[in-house]
Amino acid sequence: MAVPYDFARIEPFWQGYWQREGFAVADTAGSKDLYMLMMFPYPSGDLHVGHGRNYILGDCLFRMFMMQGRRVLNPMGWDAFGLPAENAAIKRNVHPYEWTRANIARMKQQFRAWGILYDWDKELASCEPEYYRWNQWFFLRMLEKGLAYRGRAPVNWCASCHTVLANEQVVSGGCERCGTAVVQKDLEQWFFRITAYADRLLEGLDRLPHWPEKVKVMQRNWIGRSEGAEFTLEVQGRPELGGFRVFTTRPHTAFGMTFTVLAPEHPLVAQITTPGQAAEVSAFVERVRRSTELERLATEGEIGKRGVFTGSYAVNPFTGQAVPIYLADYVLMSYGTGAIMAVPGQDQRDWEFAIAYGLPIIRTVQPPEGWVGEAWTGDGPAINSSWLNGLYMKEAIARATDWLEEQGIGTRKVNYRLRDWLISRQRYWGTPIPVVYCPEHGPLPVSPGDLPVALPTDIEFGGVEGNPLARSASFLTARCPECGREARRETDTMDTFVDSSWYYLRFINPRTADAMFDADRVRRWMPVDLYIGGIEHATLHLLYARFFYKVLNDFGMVPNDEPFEVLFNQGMIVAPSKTTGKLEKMSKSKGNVVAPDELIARFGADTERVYTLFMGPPEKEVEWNDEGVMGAHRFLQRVWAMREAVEARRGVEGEQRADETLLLAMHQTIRRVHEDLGRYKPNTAIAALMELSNVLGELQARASGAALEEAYSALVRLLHPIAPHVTEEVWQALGHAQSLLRSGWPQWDADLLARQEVTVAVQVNGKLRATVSLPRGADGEVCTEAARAAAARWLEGKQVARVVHVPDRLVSFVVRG
RNA sequence: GCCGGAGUGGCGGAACGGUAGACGCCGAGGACUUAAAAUCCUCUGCCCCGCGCGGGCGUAAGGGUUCGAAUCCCUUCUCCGGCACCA
Repeated sequence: MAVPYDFARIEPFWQGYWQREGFAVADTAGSKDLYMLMMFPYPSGDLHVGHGRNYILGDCLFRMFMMQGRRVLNPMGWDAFGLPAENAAIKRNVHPYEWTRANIARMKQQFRAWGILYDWDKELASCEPEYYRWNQWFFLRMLEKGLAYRGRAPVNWCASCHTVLANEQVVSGGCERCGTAVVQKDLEQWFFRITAYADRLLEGLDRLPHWPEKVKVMQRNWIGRSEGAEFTLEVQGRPELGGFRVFTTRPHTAFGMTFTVLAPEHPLVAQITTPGQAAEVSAFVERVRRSTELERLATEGEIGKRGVFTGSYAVNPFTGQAVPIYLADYVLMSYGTGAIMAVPGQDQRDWEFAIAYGLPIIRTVQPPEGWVGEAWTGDGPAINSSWLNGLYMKEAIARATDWLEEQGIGTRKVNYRLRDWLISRQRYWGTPIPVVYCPEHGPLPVSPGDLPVALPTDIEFGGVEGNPLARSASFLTARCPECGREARRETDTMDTFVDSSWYYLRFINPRTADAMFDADRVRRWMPVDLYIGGIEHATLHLLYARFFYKVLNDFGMVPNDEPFEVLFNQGMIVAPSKTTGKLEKMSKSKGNVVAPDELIARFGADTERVYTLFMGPPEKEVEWNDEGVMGAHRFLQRVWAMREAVEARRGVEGEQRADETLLLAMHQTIRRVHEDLGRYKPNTAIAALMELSNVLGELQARASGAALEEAYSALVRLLHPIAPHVTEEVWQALGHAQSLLRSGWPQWDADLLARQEVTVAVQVNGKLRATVSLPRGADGEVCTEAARAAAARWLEGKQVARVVHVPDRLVSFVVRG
C-alpha cells in the first residue's frame, strides 16, 4: 500500500530550493530570448483561486520554456497606487504605504505557496518615488509636446470615490470601481491627448495578428471612427451669429432635413431662444442638466418626450427652406458638433421625434419594394433630392459632400468616439502632477531637476473627506519656477493607469536611476513576446499602454510601436452567488471566493494547479467545482504511487509487446503535451498525461523495468510545468541530482510514430461499419481490399459506385441497390 | 439596435470536414475491510430486441452543400460579452 505524498512537507521544501537557486532570475544585459509578462496586480491583499488561474497558467508556460532551455524574462511587480489603499487608510488610520507594503508581502507569500516563480530581482512597485518620478518626467515631456494639456470640460464625477474618472472608467453610466452613478461636472482638469493617436491606435491593431479578435474589435468600437461631412446651418434672420455646425455621415439625405436639433448644452441655445419659448426652453435645459447619465440611459427609447422648440429657424442649404431648431437630449454635446440635421425619413430617432412633434417627413432614399417600416436607413436611389435623384448612397454622399465644399459651407470630416484621457484625480494615493500655480505666471511645470514631487507623509487620513494633499501645508506651498515667489502646488494626482502604461519597460532593468528605463536594453528586449491578463483591460490598460508606447516611439525612446506581440486573455473563474445562486465573477466583495490557503492545506498547491489548468480551456470562463478538485488530487497521488512500482521493477525483463505499446504511448504523449501547451491548451495536455498514466498502470506488471522507467520519467518531466513540487520530489527519489527545470524537455521520436499502425475507418454510404488496422502509409489498393473484406456484410449484393480513400484515415464506399 | 463569441451526456469538457462524447467529475455494481473512509476493478449518451450479437437515434431547431458535417453555408431560437439616442 502506497503512502500518499506529504505535500505539506515537500511543497515548502521545493519552493525554498527554487528560490535559493535563483532559477527565474534573467540577465537582461545579455541578448534577448523571450519576454513573458503577467499583468501586474493591484496589491489588494488576498488572492483567490480566480487570480490563481492567471498566474498558474503563466508559471506553467514559464517552466516549460525553462525546460526547453529558453532564457526567459518573467518579472513581477505591483500596481501599487490606487483607491483601496487610501480608503483603508481612512477607515483604519494606517498609512496607505504601510497597508500596501503589508499586502505586497502577503501576496508574494501566496505566489510562493502556489509554486510560482518570478524574477524577484526585477520587482518594482509603482508607489515608490523612484518609479513614479518618471510618470512626472514623462508628463513634463508630454506637456512640452502639447500632448498633455489643462482644459475645462464636462467630466465624470464619482461622488462616492470623490474624484473624476476617465471615460474608460465609466461603465454603463456608473463608476467602474464602485458602481455609483456618475454625474457630469464642469471642471478644469489635466488631459492626455490620446485622440491625436486615434488613427494610429486603429491602424496598429491590424498589425497584431496574435491578439484575440475580441479585444481588437472592442478597441475599434471604443475609438469609434466615423467618416462624414460637417457643414454650417445659418440661423434665419440672424446672420451675425454665424450659424452652427452639424456633423453627418449621410449628407446625401440632406434634402429631407425638415428640422434640426441642438444638444441642450449647446452654446448657441441662449441666443436663439425666442422670448416666447424662453420659459419652456430653460425648464427643459435645467431638467436635462440635473439628470445623471444613468437616468438618460433609462429613458432610452423615449425619443420625442424630451425635446423643446427654440422658436428659431435654420436654413436648409440644399433646399433653401426654413426648418425649426429644436433642443433634445438625444443629441449629445460630447459627440460631433453637438448639433444635427434631422432627417426623419432616413433616421429612426429623427422619425420618432418628428411624429411626436408633428414635423414633416420627406423620404430622400427610396425604400425597397414592400417596405412597411418607418425610417429607411439602408441604401437605395435618391428621391425628392433634386440633382441627387437616382443616385445610390456611395455616389450620392460623394456628390453632396463635393457640393458642400464648393459652396464653402462644409468639409469632409472624421469623428471619433474616443475622448482625450482625463488623468487628474482628486485623491492622495497617486503620482502628484508636477505643476505649480504662480499668482503671476499661472500654471507652470516643475523643473525636471526638482523631480520627484514626492507625496508628503505628514497626512491625517482619519475620516475627513476630500483630497488630503490639499490640506498639507508642506506640500501645498511651492516656489514659482519662473520668479521664485510663493506659489501653490497642484494637488491632483494622476490616474493609476498612467503607472501601468509603461511598467513593462522599467522591468527590463528596474534599478535604472537616471532615466525612465534602460533604453539600450529596452531596444533589445521589446516588444513583450507574451502578455497574459484579463479581458477587463481591453479598453483600459491595453489602450493606454499602446498609446504610451506610440508616444515613446515618437520620442525615439523605444524601438517599435506596439508593445505586446502576443496577448492572451484568460477567462474568469465564476461561482454561484451567495444571494441569487446565479453564476458571477469570484470576488471578495461578493463573498463567493474559494481561498487557496484552505485548498492548499487540504490537497496541496499542485492539486490546485492541476485542477485549475484542467477545468477547461484557459481563455474561457469556468465554474469552480469542489468535486473536480478531487480528481486532480487522485491523479497526482497515482503518479506519486507509481514511483514505487517503477523502482521495484528495475532490472526486470518484460514482454516485448508491452514495451512497444508503452513506448508508443510515451512518444504520442510527448508530442501531444508539447503541442497542446504550445497552443495554450493545458486542459488537453493534462488529459494526455492522464492517459499515459493509465497506460503505465495497465502495463506496469508486464513491461520491462527499463521501458517502465523511461515512460514514467517522461510523464514526470512533462507534468512538471503543471505540478512542479511532486514531480521534483519524484525526480529526486528516482536518483536525479538536477532539478527538473534543468533536465531538458522530452523529445518525441517522429520516425517511431510514423511507423505505427493506424486504425482506418470503413464507411458505407457515410455510415461507419467497421475499422481495420493497417500499417501507416499503406497502399490505396491494399487499404481498399482490407476495407472491402471488413465491410463485406454491408456490400453484399450492392453495386459499389465509388470508393473514397483518405490515406491513414478511412475508406468510404458509396453503394447502390 | 449594431458588433463579437458560444450552444455537444446528469456535470466540466474532447474531437486537422473523416470512428462524436477523449480526459475528468457524478452515479451504479463489485473487491478489500468487523465497518467506514481511502484505494482498486467493471459499467455508465438515448432508444429497440429478455441479456449478448446486432440495429436505430443522437452535437439548440429547421434546411442546404458533401461519399461523409458538431465542424462549411442559409434561416430561426437561446445564452454570454462589448458598444449604444454616436448623428
